[in-house]
Amino acid sequence: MFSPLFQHFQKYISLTAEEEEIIKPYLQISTVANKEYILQQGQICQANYFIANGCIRKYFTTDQGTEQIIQFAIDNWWITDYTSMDFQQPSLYTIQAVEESVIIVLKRSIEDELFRKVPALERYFRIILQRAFAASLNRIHYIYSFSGEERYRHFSNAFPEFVQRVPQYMLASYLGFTPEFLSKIRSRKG
Amino acid sequence: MFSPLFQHFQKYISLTAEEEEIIKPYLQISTVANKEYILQQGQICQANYFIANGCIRKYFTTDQGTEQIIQFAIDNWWITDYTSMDFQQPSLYTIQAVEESVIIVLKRSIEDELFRKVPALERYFRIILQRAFAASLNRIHYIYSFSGEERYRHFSNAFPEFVQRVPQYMLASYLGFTPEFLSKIRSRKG
DNA sequence: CGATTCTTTGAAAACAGTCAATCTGTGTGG
DNA sequence: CCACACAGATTGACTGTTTTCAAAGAATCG
Repeated sequence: MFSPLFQHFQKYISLTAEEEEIIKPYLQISTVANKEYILQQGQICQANYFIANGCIRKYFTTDQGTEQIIQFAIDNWWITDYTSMDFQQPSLYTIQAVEESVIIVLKRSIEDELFRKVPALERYFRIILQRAFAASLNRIHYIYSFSGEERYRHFSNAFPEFVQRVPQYMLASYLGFTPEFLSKIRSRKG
Repeated sequence: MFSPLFQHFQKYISLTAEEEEIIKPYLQISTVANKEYILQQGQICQANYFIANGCIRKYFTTDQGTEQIIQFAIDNWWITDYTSMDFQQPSLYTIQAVEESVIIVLKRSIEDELFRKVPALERYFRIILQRAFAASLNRIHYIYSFSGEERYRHFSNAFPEFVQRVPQYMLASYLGFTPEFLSKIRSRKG
């Protein structure tokens, strides 16, 4: 049941069978329906969520009332609002399922205790945070280097299956332009 | 000499005097002149750099030949290229001093050994990476929510001393528009 | 004080957004 | 099984923000 997560752990660190048994009681598994909320704007984020399978988005609502997607998370990614969780502040973001998903929940309140019992997890999260941080800077690199059209072409080349998986208006939001503009790009070629 | 870094450690973790002594031989201190390079595009990044004092930028050169700044690091921030370091790939980025700076160098090659001897550092880096990742996502939030002019107003309100500290063309690059446009914004008001 | 580097200004052009209308597809209830 | 409703996608005309290019004007450093 937790195997996608344990497989992911083993990609970065080594855990003994005993350690895995220690970890299990600290985790919860949960199935969320399409459009179900995991966190709503204004709530304090209390957990880190691992996507065993499915697709989750994190977004906020702009002053003009449009939804702006900040992150997508699919199979084997974690998603949370670290700002809200670390400072116990109301979140600016809403985290919502884009399709039916199975998620594994690690609650903030027991995280420190778990890390004390299994210090290797501290290392695991350090490494995946390095990756996530690098990916985020890479995204800024893309935003700044390329036009909207170029970003779309790159992205749909790099993640063709993902482009199929989510509605176009969400993709447009994630890439930083309007759904109308995406539609115009697509009509220009392929 | 290493005190800015050890003070920073103590903000997030507790280190004994013995642990501090263990750590010291793993660090190097270095003074870099204005415009001196710490990493050049094409090299493999071999260390993580802590800015004891000064200001450092990380940038790349676009196809059109303009420099695009991805990150600034000032006192008490780390800077590196995790993608290059983790995968031992040539870096896309150049890391360069923007003013004379004192930096503390933690080499990748000895990092794992150091973390084994002082596991609390693993925790320290996990926490500051959470902050850095959150800050990076927050920057994407800003890029997507606000016009260039709004981003400039927010930024110079939030970091007035920093705006004084770097040339305007670098600020423009960091905020994602041209120096000419920044000049026009400033002429409009304040 | 001379040379380079940085900033300003203006006109024309490109890129993307807005708004409103129309089209398409899909799922649900009758 | 059909009809309808609704969410999502498309299209076109118009607007606005930011870029580009070129040239001139400050500022800084040796």
